[in-house]
Amino acid sequence: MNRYNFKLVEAKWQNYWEKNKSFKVQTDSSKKKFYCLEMFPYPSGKIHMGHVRNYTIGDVLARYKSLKGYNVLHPMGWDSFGMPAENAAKQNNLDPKKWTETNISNMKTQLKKLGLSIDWDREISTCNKDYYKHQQAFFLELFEKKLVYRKEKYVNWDPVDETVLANEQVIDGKGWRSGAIVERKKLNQWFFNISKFSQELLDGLEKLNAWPNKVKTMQKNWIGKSFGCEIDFKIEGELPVENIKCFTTRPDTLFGFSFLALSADHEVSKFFKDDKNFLSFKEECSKTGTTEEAIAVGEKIGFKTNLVAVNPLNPKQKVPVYFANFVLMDYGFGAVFGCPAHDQRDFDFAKKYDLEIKTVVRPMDKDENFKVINEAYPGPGVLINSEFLNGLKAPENSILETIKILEKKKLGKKQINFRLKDWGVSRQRYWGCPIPIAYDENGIAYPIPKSMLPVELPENIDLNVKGNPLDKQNDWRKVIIDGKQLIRETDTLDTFVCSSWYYLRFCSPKEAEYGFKKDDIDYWMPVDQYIGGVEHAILHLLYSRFFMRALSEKNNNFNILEPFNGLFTQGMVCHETYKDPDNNWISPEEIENIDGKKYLKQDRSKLISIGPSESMSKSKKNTIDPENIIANYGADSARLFILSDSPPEKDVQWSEEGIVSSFKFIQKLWKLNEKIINEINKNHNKDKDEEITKYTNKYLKKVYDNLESFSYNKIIANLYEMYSFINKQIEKTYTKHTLIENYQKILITMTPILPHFANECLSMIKAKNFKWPEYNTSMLKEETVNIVIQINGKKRGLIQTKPNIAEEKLFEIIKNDEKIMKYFNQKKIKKKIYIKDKLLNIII
RNA sequence: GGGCGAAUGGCGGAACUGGUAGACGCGCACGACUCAAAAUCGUGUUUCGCAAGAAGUGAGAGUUCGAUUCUCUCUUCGCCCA
Repeated sequence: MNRYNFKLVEAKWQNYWEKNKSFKVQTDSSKKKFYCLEMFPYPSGKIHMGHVRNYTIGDVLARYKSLKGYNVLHPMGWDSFGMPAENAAKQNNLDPKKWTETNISNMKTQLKKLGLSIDWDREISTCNKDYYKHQQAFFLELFEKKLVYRKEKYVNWDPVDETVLANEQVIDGKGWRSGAIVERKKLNQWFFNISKFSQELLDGLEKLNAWPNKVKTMQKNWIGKSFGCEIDFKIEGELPVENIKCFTTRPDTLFGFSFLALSADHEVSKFFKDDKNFLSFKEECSKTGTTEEAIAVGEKIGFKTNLVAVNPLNPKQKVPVYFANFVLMDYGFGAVFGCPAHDQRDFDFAKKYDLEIKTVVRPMDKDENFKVINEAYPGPGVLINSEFLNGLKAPENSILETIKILEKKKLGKKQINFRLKDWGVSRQRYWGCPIPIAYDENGIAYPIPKSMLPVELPENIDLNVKGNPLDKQNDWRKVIIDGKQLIRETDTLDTFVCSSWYYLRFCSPKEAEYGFKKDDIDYWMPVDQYIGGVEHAILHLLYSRFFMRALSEKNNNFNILEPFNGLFTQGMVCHETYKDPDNNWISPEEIENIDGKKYLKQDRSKLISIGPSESMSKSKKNTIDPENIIANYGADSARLFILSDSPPEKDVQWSEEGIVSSFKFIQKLWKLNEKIINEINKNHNKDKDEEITKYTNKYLKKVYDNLESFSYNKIIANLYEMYSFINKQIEKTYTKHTLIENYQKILITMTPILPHFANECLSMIKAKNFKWPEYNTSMLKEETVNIVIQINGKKRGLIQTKPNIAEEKLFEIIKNDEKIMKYFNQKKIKKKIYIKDKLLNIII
């Protein structure tokens, strides 16, 4: 008996697929299509287990759909612009382009070893000018549609990386990559007008039935639609300020008004631009950072003006106007009215500056004497101390009622506010897509004519400079357009722009004139199944959804609003963490098992302590290199194990035992294969034909159901069960034909998971041009059923009978069953519940 | 602080719309083969109990003939947002 040689077999099939271009597809409207897409990787240099999991899940689906007769588009590419290349290039004095290309080539080799059914002819890389040329054209298209604009804005500035950070790149007030304390800085930036589509992006979620609710909720929260009121406060004082507009979601608490707070950037601040105290206050504010989190956590500070604001519902009440660090110019109108009793930030502020705290909402279970003392009460209740608003239920009735009153008096109006802000796409970095814009001496922006695209990134330049290296490229910066000497924009585009449309490019990867061809898009889009990590649940997916809308706007040729019809978010790959006695992280490769305990390989006197299983990360040294795994156990073993232990949407724990047992299982399947081939060559009679055919049918149904519901872990369980059944039954007698037919069907179901192994076995039984085996419903009927007998809801017996037995008849059988009868104890039967073919519950 | 989700043997996890809890795998134990070991194969494995039996799906209640599944309260953990 030969051991299964995965190295030979896997190489054989990978060569075969490559030579025959087995996965090459073309637009063909006569065939039904399936677009299966996994999030494309950043070319860091090596694939990691997360990639193995992501692409295995996608490959199972792609291969399955293909067997089902679909024309399957399953492409792969590279998200190849971005900071790591620039940083690596700086450190090692390399060219980012070369670094990236080497990485891509390495990772491509690794991915091919996984046996993925990818159409490599469609490979794209976002840092190629063939790709970013079209992106620049899109930028100009959006520019024409007025969906791109430039404005000066405060940004999160990372002083170490010398770059602008998005809010989500600021963690605890520090840069996500550098860890430097983030500063505020005013810069001219390009923005995509995503907020124009806030409502549409929100409404669109409703129709995405094949998206996880979790992701939809996250997007909904991110868009953050809030309903409230715009109030125009009358201002009195010595400055020429008559009114200040505020947005609030709680106009009903207006009687609790005790101060008006403005952002330090509010236009009123212009009257204080020579006030030293104000300027030092403003400086303090800039240290707080712009994230909502920093503001919530940080100390609330204010600067009192000599203005007072009039309460629109109670003109006798006049309250001081402050500048405050917790008010952002981005939100509402950069002004909020303070109601300390019912908002914690306002409460903190009022305490600090000794302002009135007037309770205007009482909780349901408290009376009218309820008073806010130690902390704000933001919860629901009933309005009190609010004159004509008293007794209204807050917030349901009171908000609408207050808005009505304000509108009637022309003091305010109903308003909807979104949290979603426009997408700042400028990055002060070299390794990105150049923004196709140039400026004249007055700073007026001119689009680069389409005929002059692409604006190519200059190569072989000095990266070891502070700030953006492109700023130093004087020759490159100069450009003449229509005879005019202009200077190029040196910022590059956020890499999220590259990934916002790559799925379109896969449909027409070679198209030169435009980013894609209409025929291709009409056929392939939308993506039927998108698969990737949940970490992209908000930004990447929201930006892609925006990009589709932006391209579709004012475009008769193109009208796809939702790029991803189905979304699946897979869980992470985890591994136990190890530490030596000195508390250093130890990698799994440095460990040896002795008598069930783990020791350091190099020094066996050192016992290793085992920590919890956590997401694989270099810092905790709990990573496993897929390349080693494939070399030692084969791609099929890796695929089998990564699918077997957990449902794909949950985290999976990688373990040595796990991969070994997957490897062993493939060896067992190989032995079974040899046995079956032996049996096929014998002449048998048909004693057990029906049995094996029925079994196969049941198995096919299970696998089908599990494939359709992404329960890939259960398919592996089905496989194990199948193995033990067939292995036990194989020496019984079947006709040759029946055995081959059933075995072939079983092997086909294995091809999505174990493509090399299963195709090898199929070729050994000379199977050709096979399709996904459908099960036969009529063969699923059972000859006998087990009926549970319960007494008072407790299981007391199990009776095997023919299906469809009448209750009376079943009861006759029970009467002869002593084991069950002893529970009756002469008691009278009160009630019987009979569920056909399943259960009889007797109540006594 | 808010939102979403989860909790089942020693471990990862099954259980279709409420109907035999623990499929399948890992681990462990015992056995076979072997001079021995590895590999392989077989048997067993929720807990307590010799057994009959009883208890049992994070805790507590509720609905039901019957709850891992539905409802409420709580605890813990995870993710996201603040």
